[in-house]
Amino acid sequence: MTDILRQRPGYALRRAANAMMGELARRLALIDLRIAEASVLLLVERRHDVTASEIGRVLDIQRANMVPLLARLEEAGLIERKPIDGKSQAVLLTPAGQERRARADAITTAFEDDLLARIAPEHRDHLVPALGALWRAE
Amino acid sequence: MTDILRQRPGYALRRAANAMMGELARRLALIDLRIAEASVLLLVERRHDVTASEIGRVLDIQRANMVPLLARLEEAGLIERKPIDGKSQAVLLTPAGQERRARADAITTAFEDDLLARIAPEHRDHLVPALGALWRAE
DNA sequence: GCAATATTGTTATTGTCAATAACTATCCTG
DNA sequence: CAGGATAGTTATTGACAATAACAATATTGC
Repeated sequence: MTDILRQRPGYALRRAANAMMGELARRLALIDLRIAEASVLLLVERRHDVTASEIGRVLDIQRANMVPLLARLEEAGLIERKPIDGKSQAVLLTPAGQERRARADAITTAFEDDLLARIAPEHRDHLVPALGALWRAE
Repeated sequence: MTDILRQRPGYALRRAANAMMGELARRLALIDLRIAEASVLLLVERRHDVTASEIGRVLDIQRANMVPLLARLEEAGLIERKPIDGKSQAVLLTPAGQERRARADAITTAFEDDLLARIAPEHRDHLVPALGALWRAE
């Protein structure tokens, strides 16, 4: 059966993202993190004044969806919250969170090296700029 | 807040795919199709001997997940099933399905033209080959 | 031809991520 | 200080995918 969808950029993007996320999820599961959780850890790092809303805006995760995400990280002892004022709270990494973040960083970096290695050299450097143009255009 | 994830290929891929699927979903909703449903219509076209399992293998959708997908398409009068033998059944487009398929084709083609137009010319032709290498490597 | 094996379609359940709407409490601005 | 924006939350929904189990049928290797 000829796969006539194969050359369609939208379809190729969907399939590639799906394959990528599946494999990354498997690797992150080894340190008990989901992809969205690892994203938060990687972003927060050791800053002490980042609010949940701010994280959500950068990662494009809506406030409502940040709640269970941060709750799980907090329950796992990876983040803490400290009130900034009566309305906002800072999210910061616990020592365990920093240690986990380092491991997540190692895993994702290795993973992305593997990803890039699969791409022919002449295409490799064009991927991130091309993807960036797609996602920031809306 | 500096988005240190922005240059990571995995993250860029995830964000781009997400943005793309959101917009494509909105466009396909105009003809009452979801992305996965449109994929099936585009793939099946007018062949008369394609089984559900075969479609699933090509699109990387598992048999179990094909069931509700095809059920919805059948209920919408877009596909029919005809037994091939006691075990397999062929999936084929009804006239309404062929008409809908043509509209889905027009929408997705226009959409992908828009997508490519957002990418700088020097990156454009590298996208599909790079993505193809990512998804077919596993 | 038949037994072991593989495949098809199906049910049911679960998980991940995302979208929407509504609400309270707080903050910021004019 | 009043009006509007913002932060966090709850609850619900949707799309897509993964897993496990099962019955029925087809295919194979002897």
